[in-house]
Amino acid sequence: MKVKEGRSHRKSGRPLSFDRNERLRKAMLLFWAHGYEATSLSDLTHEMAITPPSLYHSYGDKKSLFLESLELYLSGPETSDTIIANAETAKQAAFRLLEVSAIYFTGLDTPKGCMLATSAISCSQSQMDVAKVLAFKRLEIEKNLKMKIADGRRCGEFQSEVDEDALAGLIMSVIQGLSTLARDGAAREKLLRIVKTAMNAWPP
Amino acid sequence: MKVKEGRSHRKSGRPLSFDRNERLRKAMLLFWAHGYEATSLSDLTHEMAITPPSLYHSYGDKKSLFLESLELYLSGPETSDTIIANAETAKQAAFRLLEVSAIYFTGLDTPKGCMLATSAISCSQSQMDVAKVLAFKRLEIEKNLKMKIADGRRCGEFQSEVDEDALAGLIMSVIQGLSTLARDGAAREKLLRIVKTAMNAWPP
DNA sequence: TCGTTATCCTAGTGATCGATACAAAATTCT
DNA sequence: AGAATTTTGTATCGATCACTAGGATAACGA
Repeated sequence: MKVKEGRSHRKSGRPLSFDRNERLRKAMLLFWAHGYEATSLSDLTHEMAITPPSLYHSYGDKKSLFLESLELYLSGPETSDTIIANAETAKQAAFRLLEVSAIYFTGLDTPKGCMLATSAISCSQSQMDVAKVLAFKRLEIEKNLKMKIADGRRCGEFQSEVDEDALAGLIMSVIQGLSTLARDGAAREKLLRIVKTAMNAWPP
Repeated sequence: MKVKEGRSHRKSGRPLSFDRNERLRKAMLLFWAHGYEATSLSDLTHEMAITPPSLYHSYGDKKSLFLESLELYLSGPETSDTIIANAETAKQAAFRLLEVSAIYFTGLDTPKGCMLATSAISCSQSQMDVAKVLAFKRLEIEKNLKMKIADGRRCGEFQSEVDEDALAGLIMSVIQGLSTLARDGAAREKLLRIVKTAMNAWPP
């Protein structure tokens, strides 16, 4: 049985002259730095060192290239899903999410901040569908964290009553906020101190 | 002695056919909803119901119209400066900042979220100067809050040692995060519960 | 070697971007 | 009234936007 690899059937014909994944990463870095709408095709083709027809043939249009870049970003060094799933307690899940965010948002050879938070937080009416995709991804993370907190509550993780909704929302808020602070130039060390301070809000 | 009123010297000539401040507010609402770059001149002239030459004559170019809209936004129902200055304690200042944000970001007849946080968080290289203005305004608020915390520490507001930098950064992070949650559809009541939860991180 | 298939680059498409030249219209000053 | 001043709408500017038609080029299988 043949298995499709990406978009290319690769039965015969002229082979791709570039590494598709490597150039996708370059696109991701541009979208990460400047957002969806502010990154032009001319920016992309210049940075990826391919011509517009090659880009369209290999990745589809600008929107699908962005969405694929987003998947690459979200697969990151660690996904939020695995962080939450592997954590022993809800508190550990929250702490790890914050910690990994603080580190991921202040990488030395990547743009500052969070691509999921910044790349289409405001956009024109015509591109609202892209913004909705990002919003959905954010809400999914929040939902997962909320369920982890509910699990923890059932397992006796908390001494007192807990507002799962507000607690998950707070962690998400801090994550989004860390992204902006990172954009504004805050150092990784500062973000990690903020994370530590934020965890003081966690109920006993 | 004559005093200039805005941009118009009003000595003679044809008078303005529209209310400059009222139309400025319409521009602000557009920038608030869609951000600086994603709001086009055609969007602006259509919503403000004036022609491009009138816009340029009354407000200057797009950038200066945005900056004036931003000032109108920041003057809001209450400025962060007055909130911080009028608070009796640093803790009250932080709580009020969060509370006012939660309410301001979920207005019924305004766009969701924070214009300062969303209108140019990611932009093209050519418009980076506008993004810098917003970053500067955000950092100013953080600086003011940090000084308020330092004042509180000197006045014996805290029982233990306090990381002013991290504490001010945390409050700012939550504010920026609330903006994104509001954009994603969170209700005001939820944001207020998040605020309450966040304040649990405040040191005794 | 030759046909098939796939990718390559050149050179554009129409649409929209922010911004303006120009002169008619509307007001005040003399 | 007539000159001076300011705002008006029409009609457009060059630049850039996302995108693509069309043919040359380079690999494959037979």
